Amino acid sequence: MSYSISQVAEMMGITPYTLRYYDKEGLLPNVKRINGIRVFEDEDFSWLRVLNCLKNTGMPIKKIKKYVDLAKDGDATLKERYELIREQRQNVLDQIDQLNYYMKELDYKDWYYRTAIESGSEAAAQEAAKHCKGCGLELDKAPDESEK
Amino acid sequence: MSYSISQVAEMMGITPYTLRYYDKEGLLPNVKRINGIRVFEDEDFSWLRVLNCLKNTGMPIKKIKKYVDLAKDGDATLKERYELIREQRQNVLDQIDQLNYYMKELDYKDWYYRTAIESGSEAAAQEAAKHCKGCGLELDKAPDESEK
DNA sequence: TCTTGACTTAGCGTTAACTCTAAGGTCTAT
DNA sequence: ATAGACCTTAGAGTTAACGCTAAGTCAAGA
Repeated sequence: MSYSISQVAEMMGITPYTLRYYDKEGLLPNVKRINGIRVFEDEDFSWLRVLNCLKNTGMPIKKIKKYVDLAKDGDATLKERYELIREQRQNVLDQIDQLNYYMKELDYKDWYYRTAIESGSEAAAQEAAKHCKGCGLELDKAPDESEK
Repeated sequence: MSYSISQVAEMMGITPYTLRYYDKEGLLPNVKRINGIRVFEDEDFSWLRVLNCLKNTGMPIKKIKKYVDLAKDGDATLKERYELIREQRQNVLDQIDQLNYYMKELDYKDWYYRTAIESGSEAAAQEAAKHCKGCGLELDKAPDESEK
């Protein structure tokens, strides 16, 4: 099967503008054209899935482009591509750690507001927080968010 | 103890510019001034920690500002604030789900490149992927990323 | 044939979140 | 009392990632 840009956009939950933007930035190699019009084939979707993965895990467009360029150079760049993927993998692990850390804070806030609403005032929740050692959050440091 | 804007910036791993920007946007209520100069007290840090949490879990500045404004109105807004926190909590859970989903893709790529590098070519890894059912990834759909 | 609708490119506009510059005030030590 | 290292504001500039408009092309149907 083959698909138009709008169909692909719809399937991926983005706009055709965005897809054209990705194309302009060189993120869509190997997309065929008929009469100048982009025609997406099934093979393109496996790359679109990877693109989506990298994008949604926070990799900037320019770095994805770099990955595309490496892939174009074939087997000679296997190690470089591997390291790029490893780096992103670690990145995602760090992000998950960070989010789990912040979940504790949000869970505390959840408890805090439930307590406050129950007793009708925030002051009461603050009082409860002081006396209840178990309810709160321990303040270990946040996972390092110094990624460039 | 009290701290200058640069000290606080350093402690939070951001620039003084950013802190002033947050202040201008109304995200730093109750920060005292001496001779027009911001002076951060220990009490300010508990809010800075919450600010950091909301920001680093992806809440836009304007929504954080809304939260600040609600807090200013006291007990009358407890329920609204609770719901805002609940929403963000759910948001973070969704983000974690998404990241775990994409981890599977990255793990597959990791395996793929290791295989390719071992055997010296990408073609070999593609071949291995076809024959090895267990190594790959099952393509269930990604967790819904349609958050506005 | 002529309209409809989906596609094309070029390029300007938008938004969020900073980031920096310019011009100036204040405190401390020499 | 002057240099240096802080701080202040207003406001302009930057970056990423789009979003949109204008003007034009092309294929199919009434």
